[in-house]
Order: sequence, then structure tokens, then C-alpha cells
Amino acid sequence: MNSNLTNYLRKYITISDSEIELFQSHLTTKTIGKKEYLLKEGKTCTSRYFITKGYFRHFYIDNKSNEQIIHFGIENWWITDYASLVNKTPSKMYIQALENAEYLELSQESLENLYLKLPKIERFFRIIMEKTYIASQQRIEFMFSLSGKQLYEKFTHSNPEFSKRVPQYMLASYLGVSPEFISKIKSK
Amino acid sequence: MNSNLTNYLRKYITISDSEIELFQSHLTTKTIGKKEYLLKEGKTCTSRYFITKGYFRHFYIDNKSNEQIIHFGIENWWITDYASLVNKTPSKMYIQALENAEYLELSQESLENLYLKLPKIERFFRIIMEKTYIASQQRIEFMFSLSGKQLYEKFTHSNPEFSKRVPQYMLASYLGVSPEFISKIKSK
DNA sequence: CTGTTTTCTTAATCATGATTAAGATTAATT
DNA sequence: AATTAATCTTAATCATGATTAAGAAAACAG
Repeated sequence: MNSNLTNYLRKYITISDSEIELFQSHLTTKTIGKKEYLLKEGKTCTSRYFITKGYFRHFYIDNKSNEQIIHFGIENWWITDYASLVNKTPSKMYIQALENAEYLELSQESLENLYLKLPKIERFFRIIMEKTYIASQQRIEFMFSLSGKQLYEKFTHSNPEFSKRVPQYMLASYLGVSPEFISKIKSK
Repeated sequence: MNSNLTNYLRKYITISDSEIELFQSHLTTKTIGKKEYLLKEGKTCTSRYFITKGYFRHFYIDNKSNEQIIHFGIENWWITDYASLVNKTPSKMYIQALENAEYLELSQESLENLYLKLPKIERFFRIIMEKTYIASQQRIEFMFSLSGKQLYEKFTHSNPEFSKRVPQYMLASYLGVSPEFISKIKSK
């Protein structure tokens, strides 16, 4: 029984050990090598992934052929392409491991069965979606209100360790600024 | 029984007439005048609002004292400040009617009771949150990939009637460009 | 430890769109 | 209809940060 996942579930819902085991039985533990992909453009995403080790980037290729990072996936977070997963349509996204990583896979098919057997899991994901949406809204607010420099400083101050672990040009992509501009900020 | 709401519920879940009536009994029909507020900064948001007539803007005052619009609320959509509602913290947001409007109010307290009586409502809001999050992500993608001009054109082509109904300077705020820039685009 | 790939830096030039400051139109109120 | 308030336009100037083009430094692989 994965204790990180247990703690994570119990942060949001009341759930017994045996119910956690039922949940756990719908998950598959997997590993993936650095630079390998969980998802590539054109493939329909059919699972959610709970990251237990390592980190990922979630990006798409924009109209100028840049890799635009829209999220980083880190330990004890879910990562998936909701647009493809929910609408069952081919993804425009890539999800790539940036280190050798471990994760738990929860297929949408399993989850739909689980919702019927254990309705409190529906509550759990309702709450997770609310939190995820709130974070997304806050990101939009930051994008509107902060300059590139302020975005960079906010991110590095809020995530000091992660900022050291990720290449600067990927941080630039996530923040929507050029890598050269990050260099300029740092040298100032 | 509000038929728009009925159709909206049945788009996402299977629900009987009597269950819809139970849901309906947790809602209060209200009206509000043009320029009046559903929510103001500093107040904790305690309800979700389903708009049945008119439209709203959802904005905050940014660090430069601009009113930054983050959403418009239109007929047959929910509007609320999830950050304040979910975390039960004072809001930084304003929600204001832009026309005389009608809406159904669902208090968070009622909803929590309803989740227990009718668990499929939890499913309904889980699905609504997924859809809402996907829209939010897509907005972030557009903000990254499109120029101000492209954002304006995409919005006006996707929402031709609404674009005529809303003042241009509010559209500018929502798109994150200056009102003068919209004038420039149109005159070109 | 040596060559190769990946990442980061510096600096010059350029573009998008903000800001400022009027003035013009349109809409709402008396 | 007259007045006031709200909204939109135009044009000049300015700033942020992109782009381009090297080269430098780290990290990685053989």
C-alpha cells in the first residue's frame, strides 16, 4: 500500500484501509526512463498517472514549432491530458519523463468501474478537479498581472528546489518567456 | 421546473424528474439589477449561481488598479469564485451583472447536503469541473500561442453575438490587451 | 579525460502592443 | 432637446521582451 497515496487520499476524503486496497487494486505500478513518453501527439490519452518518483513535462508543439510546456508533473501529483481523456479524442500533447521515474497508472476504464463500486472516489476526483481548476485560474491571473521578471521570481521563490532541478530553458517555456530573457534577469 | 437546467443536467447524468425536483428544491430563483454585484472583494463566496438570463463579468482589481476580467458568465452557465467557495476564504473577486439578470442560487451548504442525499450530483459537478478545467487549460494555450490580434479574432468569430453585446473595453480586459489596441485592430 | 551534445550567456536589433493624451461618438438621464 | 456620462478612436512615444547570432560553459558518453 503506497503511503504517499494513502495520505493524499485521506487529505480529501474519509476512507478505510480496505477501501484504499480496493482503489490500489485498480492501479498499476510502472517505471519509465528519462526522455521517454507517457503520451504523444495523436494518441488518445486513456489513463491518469500518479507520479511517485521523478518528474515530467507536459507540452505541445505550437504554431511556431516551439515546445510549449503547460505543466510540470512532480511527485505526488496526478498528470494526464484531461482534454483527450475526457473527450476521448486524439491528444495534441506530449507527456515526457525528465528523469527516470515511477508512477501509478489508473486507466479511465478502471476508474469508471471504481466510481460505481466506491462512490467516494467520485468525490475525491471532484475535489481534485476543483483544486486543479483553482490552480489553473490562479496561473491565468499571474499571467495577466505579472511581468516576465515577476513570473520568474515568483516561481523560483515558491519552488526553490524544483527550479534548480529543471533546465532553465524549460522554465522559460513554462513561464512563456524566452530562455535569453531568463539569463538577462539572472545577470541583472 | 427550469427546462434549461433540466437539459443541462441530462447532458451529463441520468436523472429522473423527481430527482430533478429534489435538486431544484435546493435552488433559489433570484433577480439582480444591472451593475449590481453577486460578490465583492473581501466577502467569502458561499454559493454557485446558475445564470438563466442576462450576463455577468467576473473580475479583480490588479496591482495597477485595473479591473481585470477573468470570465464572462452567460446564460446556462455556472458562475462563482471557486477559490473563495472551496477554501472558504475572503474573495479577491467581483461578480457583477452587466444587464438586469436572473439566476438560480445554490448555496455550498445546500449542495453539501444534496451530495449526501443524491450522490449523482457529485458526479454531475465532477464532470462540470472537468469541463471547466479543460476550458481553462485551453485558454492558457491560446494566451501562449496567439497574438493579441489573433485572440481578438478568435473570440469574435467564436462568439459573434456576445461580442456585439459586451463593451469593447471589457473584451480588451478579458483578452489581456488595451482597449486602444482593439480599436487599432478594427480600423486596420 | 576527450570529444560531443546540451544548456546557458551576452549583446545588438526589432516588434508587439502599452501608455499617454486628446478628441469624437454614442448612450443614458433630466 | 440638452446635458452628462460612457465608450471608442487616433496618433505619437515608449517599454518589454522576442529574435538573431555568436560564443562559453556544463554535462554526458565513449
